[in-house]
Amino acid sequence: MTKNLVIVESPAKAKTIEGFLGKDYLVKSCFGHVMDLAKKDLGVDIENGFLPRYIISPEKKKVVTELKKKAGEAEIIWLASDEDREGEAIAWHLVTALDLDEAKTRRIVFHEITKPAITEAIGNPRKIDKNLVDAQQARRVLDRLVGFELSPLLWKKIKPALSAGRVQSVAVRLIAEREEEIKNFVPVSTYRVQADFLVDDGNKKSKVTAELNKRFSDKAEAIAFLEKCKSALFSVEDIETKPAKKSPAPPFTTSTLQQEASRKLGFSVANTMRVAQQLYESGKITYMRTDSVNLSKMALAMAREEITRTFGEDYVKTRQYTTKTKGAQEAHEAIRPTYLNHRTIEGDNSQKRLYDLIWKRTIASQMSDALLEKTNITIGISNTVEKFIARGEVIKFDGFLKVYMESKDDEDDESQEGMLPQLKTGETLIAEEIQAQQKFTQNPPRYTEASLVKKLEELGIGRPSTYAPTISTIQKREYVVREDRDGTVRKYSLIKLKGQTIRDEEKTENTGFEKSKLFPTDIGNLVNSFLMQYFVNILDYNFTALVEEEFDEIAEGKLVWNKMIHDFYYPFHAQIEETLETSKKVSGEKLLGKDPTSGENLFVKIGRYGPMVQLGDTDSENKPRFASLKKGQSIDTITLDEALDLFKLPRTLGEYESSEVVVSTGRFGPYVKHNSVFCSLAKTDDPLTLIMDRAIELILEKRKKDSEKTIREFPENKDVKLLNGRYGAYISYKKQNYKIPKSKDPKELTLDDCLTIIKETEPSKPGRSARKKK
DNA sequence: CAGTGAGCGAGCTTCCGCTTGACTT
Repeated sequence: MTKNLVIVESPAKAKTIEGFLGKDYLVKSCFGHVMDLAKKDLGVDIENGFLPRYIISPEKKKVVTELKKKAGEAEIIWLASDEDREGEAIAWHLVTALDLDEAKTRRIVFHEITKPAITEAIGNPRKIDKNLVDAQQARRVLDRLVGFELSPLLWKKIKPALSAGRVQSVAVRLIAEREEEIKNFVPVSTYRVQADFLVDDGNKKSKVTAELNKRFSDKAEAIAFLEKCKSALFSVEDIETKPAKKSPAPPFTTSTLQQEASRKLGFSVANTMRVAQQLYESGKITYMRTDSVNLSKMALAMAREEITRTFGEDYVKTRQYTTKTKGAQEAHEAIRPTYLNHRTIEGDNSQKRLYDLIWKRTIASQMSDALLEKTNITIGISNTVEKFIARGEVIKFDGFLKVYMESKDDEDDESQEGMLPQLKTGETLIAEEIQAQQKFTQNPPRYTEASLVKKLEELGIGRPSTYAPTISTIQKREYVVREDRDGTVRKYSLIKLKGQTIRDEEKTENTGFEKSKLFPTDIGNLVNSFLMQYFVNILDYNFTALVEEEFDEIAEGKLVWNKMIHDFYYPFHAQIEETLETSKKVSGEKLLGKDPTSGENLFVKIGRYGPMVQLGDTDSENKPRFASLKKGQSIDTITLDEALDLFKLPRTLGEYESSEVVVSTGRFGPYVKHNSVFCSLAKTDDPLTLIMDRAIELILEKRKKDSEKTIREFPENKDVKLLNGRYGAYISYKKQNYKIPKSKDPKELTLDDCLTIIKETEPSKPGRSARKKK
């Protein structure tokens, strides 16, 4: 029996701490929240002062039972969940769930996982801060009320299984609005003039590229300028040199790690978090879900030592960074290597690369500034007031740049700063070539997963633990897709002056090419415009910030939590009721045109199963025909011809083995049907052009797959089948599936064995896409 | 992931935030 039970949130943390505390302490993990609002109905008793109905989360029952047992055996229980709103609530829930005796319970907090920090925490226990818990309850209940009242409204007004919430709906709004901006963006072109000057300092020739300090709005002006240059003299008017410095970026938080791993390594947000979790669990980095840029004293000392050893004293500059992020709770350190003297690690390629990034960023954050010298050379033109400017930048001391440089989202590839040759004021220069290039303004950039996280963080929306799940939710709901898009070819003019001749060339460039960007879908746009029309207050970019202020007041004891919820809920609920009554069901229906053969109207809209086309009016005598849009098509951009093509299905290809082969498209995409067997088409197949040979190929493939699927059939009872599934063998019986006990070898099972299993075990739950029929 | 293969129907879906496993057909 152990005297002390310490409960922390994460098992990896528990392991580390146990080492510090010695024999009298047993350290266990509760794996985050152990209680939550009941999922049935609202989980909140509105009439009764918004009393939350908490239950032990089903997946935590085992953990709770285990902890309860250990708590019963311990003299003192130390609740060491994180020091933030959620952590305080976890401690409070543990008291309830484990039925803890207050006299035996202590609440402790620490910010670093070091022996002194933990010893100090043990020496300074406190009570659970009920105000902080109330702030969490307000947060939780508000999110539940918003989510569970808005979502059903969408089911009624748009289509089933949609969702809305304080965080996800704003994320979708950002993407939908950005797309709208891009759609409305009209590029404007100007002419940028650059000159290459020849410099001859006696022993070597070099070139200086300078840009004119003015852009011309049209081609005629640009040509007129080049005409002037023909007879102009160029001379150095001014040389300005000034020192500059660059400072390193702060150590990683969850959000900045996701951004840099996306820019530098091309990782998706989810991938970054998966790999970071692996590094954390193997003790290589500190906790990966954090909003803090703080480094522990121990880490600072390790960094100083490592930098001195590797780069020398001059490269050391100890820095403490402060968090500017809205709503940061700073319960953890920044993300850093556990041991800064471990330059590399064992692991797979992703782990190595992410670790390397974290190591460099952490070390760089503790290194000296880079010292630069910036030079601007102004070159005058004898017959006009415009000037050419040449810019140079020389690194005098590299400092942190030796290790790491943060990337930007919008890399401007135009900057060509480097060393400039030695020049003297008054010196005349020869222009080798002057060119005016037509440049177009850029539309605002589409979001990547990581830049969306950055934006959400700036708005104070979402938390480190939810950025990745939020991104995946809005994609799972099909509000947003992440994909590549081809660019378009655009013409531009390039006018060159060389010697005394001006040549006007027409060139082409590729523009608008996108890689792994987020685009709104038809459904995303429809849901967003519906919510913007009726719930602009919830979609307001400041909504979270406003309620967070109130949560803070609750935490300070200045506001009662259910009063705050009361004041929010009633107007919000009235809004729901009103929208329910006044708004029509929306489908985004739009008349695309008429079918030239039948003359019937052709509509596009969002149906129960997503975007679709409809041929014929709904209330006409003949029933209208329907077809789903193909992947990648949008009701926004589909043409009449493309829409008409969709009605060319089903197509009968001919006969194979004396049965019809039909190709069509259904709920799960295009398929080939033969003898009532369905085979999905490959991504590269097009149902409109599919030929018989390929269809037969698909049918045979499917047969092969099916034969591998069946382990065994029983001629005496055709209902019972032994099949091979995703998770191994299982029994299929009358459309129900049954697990095979681990103790049994599936190949050895007899029909009787199977029937026994069927009788004795519950059928496994059907997957989420299984539907009832009839 | 596999399986599925509409078109009123019956009954389901849903939030955000804290943590990792799971033996799921």
